[in-house]
Amino acid sequence: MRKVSESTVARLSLYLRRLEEVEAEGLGTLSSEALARRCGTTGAQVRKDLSFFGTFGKRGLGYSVPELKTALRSILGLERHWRVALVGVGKIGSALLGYEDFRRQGFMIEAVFDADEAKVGEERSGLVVRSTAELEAGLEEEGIDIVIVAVPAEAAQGVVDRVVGAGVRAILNFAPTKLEVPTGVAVKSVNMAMELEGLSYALANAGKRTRRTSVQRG
Amino acid sequence: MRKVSESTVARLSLYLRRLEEVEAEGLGTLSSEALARRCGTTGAQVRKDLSFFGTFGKRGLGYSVPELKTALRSILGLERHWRVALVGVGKIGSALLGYEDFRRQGFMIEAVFDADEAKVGEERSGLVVRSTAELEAGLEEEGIDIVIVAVPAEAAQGVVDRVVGAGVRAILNFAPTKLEVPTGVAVKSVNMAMELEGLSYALANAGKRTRRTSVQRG
DNA sequence: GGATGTGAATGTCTTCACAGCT
DNA sequence: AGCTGTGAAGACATTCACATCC
Repeated sequence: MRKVSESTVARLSLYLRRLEEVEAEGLGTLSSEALARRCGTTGAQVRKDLSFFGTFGKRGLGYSVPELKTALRSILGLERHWRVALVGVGKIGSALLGYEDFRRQGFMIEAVFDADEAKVGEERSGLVVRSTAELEAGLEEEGIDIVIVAVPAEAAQGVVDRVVGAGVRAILNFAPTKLEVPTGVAVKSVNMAMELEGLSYALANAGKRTRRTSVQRG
Repeated sequence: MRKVSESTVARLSLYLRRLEEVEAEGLGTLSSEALARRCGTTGAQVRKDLSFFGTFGKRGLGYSVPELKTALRSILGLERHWRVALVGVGKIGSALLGYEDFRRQGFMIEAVFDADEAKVGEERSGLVVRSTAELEAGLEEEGIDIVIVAVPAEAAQGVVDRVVGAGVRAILNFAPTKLEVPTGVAVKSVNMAMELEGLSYALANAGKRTRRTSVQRG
């Protein structure tokens, strides 16, 4: 397999979501141009993105919606369920726990940890909060694939080190800090403060700019 | 001013956050290389990023931490407060309301709207939830600069159209959907489902890949 | 005819490397 | 000597354009 950029993978995600809508609308087939229009990109981009993984369309016709959907789900590793643990049951962690979309997409939150002993033992969304003291043991017991880190910035790196030490190779980080991980561990960060600062920049520089910032990721 | 990429602006955000830590550690001066090390980038990248906005360092010495901090805050438009409204007080919206970091960074949530009349009139974090029926009026009254959209995907575009119609030019979107906005309106999207799918891809393709995905933005 | 798949061209971002200032 | 600021080179991503196939 050729090297594939992160932006390509992000777009595949988007294509899949749009395809599900298209299917609901009852369309059975779709051209790259039509899909692109729904995703804010170009037909050439769609075709190039897909070309990294194989050939999915029929010339003169376009793509079969169910076939392309299946292909994308397979590429993205969404044909199976992933076992997810949440570390940190504060404001954000709690919101994530209640976010049914994750489960619907096959990301099953199976364990919840918090350092605050007052929270340990409480039930949240059907799961008992466990102490971070038993983090490694819990991750192993539950066969966790992905850990969501929703702890304060100061605590994040420590949690990540332990999580990586326990063999987890995928982390979704909500703490506003840079995380060091060894090669072979995937980290994605969601940083709302940084996005807001991007908006602040756009507002502060409105009119001065050459290029307009109406770009987005999904 | 030259055109500046989104990734440069994102890094400026990161530099600023690290500088605040450096200042707390008592360092008065810092080389591009030292700052880069804390941000997971290179000295050349730091210097290039800054060069778009002026010249802030002293050759042979590096950057004055307080001076660079001030410069970055000014570039990012963080010297003033921004008035923010939240639309949608569901799981995510509520979590954002309680997220004190926004306020600390100068993003003041001044108004909250929800379409659910059952929630209208309730108090959340010191604000009374208003009906989306009075969205435009409320945005104008409060002089809102930035709107956070935390409504279901189906409702997002409708809200955005109204918000843009009311003159708002910066939107932070949490709905997992693509938003159409006219040129001149800045949109940033936070899409957790998409980030998770990026992790899924990394896990599903571990070992097959040429390039390791340990990249992050925050 | 119509739309894909893809090398080649273009555009954008990052890295290099060094002249020039302190 | 040390480190910045920056053109130039290199890597990477997107767009073009067309031969190819249904």
